[in-house]
Amino acid sequence: MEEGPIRKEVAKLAGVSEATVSRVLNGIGPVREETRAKVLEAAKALNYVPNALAQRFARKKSGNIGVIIPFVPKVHLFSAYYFSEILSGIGERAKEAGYDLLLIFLSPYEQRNYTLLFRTQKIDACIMLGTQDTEEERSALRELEREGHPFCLVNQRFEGESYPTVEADHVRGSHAATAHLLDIGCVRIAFLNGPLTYSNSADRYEGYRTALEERGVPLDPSLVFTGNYSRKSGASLAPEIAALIRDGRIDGVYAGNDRMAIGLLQGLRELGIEPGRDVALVGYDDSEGAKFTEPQLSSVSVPFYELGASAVSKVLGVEQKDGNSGDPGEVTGKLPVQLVVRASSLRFKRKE
Amino acid sequence: MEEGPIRKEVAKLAGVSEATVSRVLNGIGPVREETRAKVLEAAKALNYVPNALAQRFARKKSGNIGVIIPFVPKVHLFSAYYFSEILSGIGERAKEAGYDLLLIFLSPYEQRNYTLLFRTQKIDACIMLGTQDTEEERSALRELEREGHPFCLVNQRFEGESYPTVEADHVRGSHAATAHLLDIGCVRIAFLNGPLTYSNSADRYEGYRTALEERGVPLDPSLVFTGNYSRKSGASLAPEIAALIRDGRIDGVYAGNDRMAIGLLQGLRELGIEPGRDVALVGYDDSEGAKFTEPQLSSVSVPFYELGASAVSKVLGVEQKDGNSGDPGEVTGKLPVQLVVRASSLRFKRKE
DNA sequence: TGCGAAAATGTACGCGTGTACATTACTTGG
DNA sequence: CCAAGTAATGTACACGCGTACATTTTCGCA
Repeated sequence: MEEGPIRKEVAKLAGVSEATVSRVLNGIGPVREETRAKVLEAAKALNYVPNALAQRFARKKSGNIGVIIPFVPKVHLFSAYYFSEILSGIGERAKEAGYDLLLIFLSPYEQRNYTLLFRTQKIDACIMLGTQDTEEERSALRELEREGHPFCLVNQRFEGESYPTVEADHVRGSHAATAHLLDIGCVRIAFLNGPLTYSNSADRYEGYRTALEERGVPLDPSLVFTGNYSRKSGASLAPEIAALIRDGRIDGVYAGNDRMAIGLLQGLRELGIEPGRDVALVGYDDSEGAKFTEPQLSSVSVPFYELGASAVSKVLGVEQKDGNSGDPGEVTGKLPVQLVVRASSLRFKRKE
Repeated sequence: MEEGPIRKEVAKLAGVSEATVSRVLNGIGPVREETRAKVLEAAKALNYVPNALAQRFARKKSGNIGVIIPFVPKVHLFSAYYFSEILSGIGERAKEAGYDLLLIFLSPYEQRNYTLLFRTQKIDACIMLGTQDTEEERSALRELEREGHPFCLVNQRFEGESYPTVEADHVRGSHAATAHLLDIGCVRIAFLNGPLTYSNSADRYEGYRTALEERGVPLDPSLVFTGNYSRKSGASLAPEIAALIRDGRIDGVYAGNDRMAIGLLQGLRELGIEPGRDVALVGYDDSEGAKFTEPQLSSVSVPFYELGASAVSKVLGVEQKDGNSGDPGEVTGKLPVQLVVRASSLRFKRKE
């Protein structure tokens, strides 16, 4: 609890002024080598470390990057895997850049007020995870943009706006998943999508649509289902989808994430339908759980870690440019995703 | 980017001194109701928010709780589920207490220096996740304790020390898992434990041991295996354990966490052994993945969220007491765990 | 009405750092 | 050897808030 030494004491011991100590420690301005050595020696002798609170106050920079964690009812986190990976990526890159990470959990009752975080100087930049396209969110983001605060969305776009965003190429991933099902011989493919408040979902639909279109397969709207990305929502559709399979109306299912796919997979098996044999199934995210199921789940691997890291780069880059307004929607390209084929979509292998 | 109004401006508008503004906003000291109203009105009119950086500097409190995230090679996080749940609990409780969360990722190369975080005033308290009992860790913690900084370990004890810790009752959980296997008719139970650098592992061994002892079942050391809590380490033991099963030398397996259990479950199935029928299997943690497997995995549910929340309470409680030395090893009791029986350990159901 | 105590408010300064500006020491070229 | 220019260092203050202490106001009661 005892306070450590302060700059003044270092200055006294080194026989220089406080300003010189500051210059040495911050590597600013011309300093004679001899002086520098004296100061460093004194600092070391006293075991001096600058007070971050005072530094931040004087610099008017918190040195923090805020990470906004969405609130999801009933669940503590929307997806542990997704979340953990992204967060790790953010943490790694932030650390490299000398920033600390401030975690901000949204609450259901209190309204979003991101600008407050900036105005109180708690954060210098922020990264939003798992946002959804709602009016409240849009207005909160608009305010952020208007006040010129650096922020970055992860895996979410707002149509009509050009907020800084890092994304993976879900259109392509979705296309790959669907094309894969077609490749192995599926003819009629159901699609279990997530809520359209996520731009991800729209992207997935787009990939699904174009893949079918390219092969001349008509898109049957009655084969497109909507869940909420939970395992339960996948499981609850099992009876309906099982019926379609039994009627020969579908032979493949592509689900927008692994959890729904897993729920569906389990539901189907309970109903006597064996994914991988009776129907081909592909999920999305390539989460840890995809390897837990029987059969293991084909999925699309998303570089969540890299998404997090890129978000930091982006948000800090934007910050450096400061008050510029250049090319906000800069298309640095979406990160590539990778289809991973496993047993849940092997059986239909087309005779080649 | 533009700076907001400061206290001085509020004071001027309200026609009072800055000190009065401060008192009103902090609810300190006697203030006439009329004055309070004037100040609040002025603050609202100017849309004033106090600068957190300045507040923290003046108060000499960062208002942050540090959360130490261990470094695990190859994996970005040791266990997404475990981690996410605990973190949510920490976040929730910290928010209630008016603290922010500072995430601190440990690096492999740089040595642990927790005290630095306190000395630079970046955090007021800290919570350690996933620590292991190593000499480096011990010495880092000793230093923290010596300097009197408030900290709390989650799910890890250091034998011989009495650091503040929140734990779940893994001895009992492990006992329950083992007893359950005995209850359903298993006679010889293998135990797949994790590394003993985690006190968790020792606890689990203890529960396993006592459960056997109580039933008069001799503990066969050759049936105790050690993995590293990864799925792979479970899977790689499958051949050996499969042989034991085939030889009738074991009829039940209790694994120290779900991931190992799942790896083992999958490995056994590949070898033609059906958990739940040919052998009873129980995991630990009751992670999301326990419901993904076929058969679903019996497991022991741990209140990770509550562990996180308790850690915050504890660490802030300790902080309030400040320089006291009272009862550091206070036994507030370990949080209860709950056996969840699923298909992987049903078949042996004892005739009752 | 006056007086003491309590309530209410104001004054003044510290917190530890960054940094603009002033000052001093040194270098270099004539 | 001196002047000018640059390198090196020192001085002084701001940053926005909390708060000890001083001061003024209010109130109760004699």
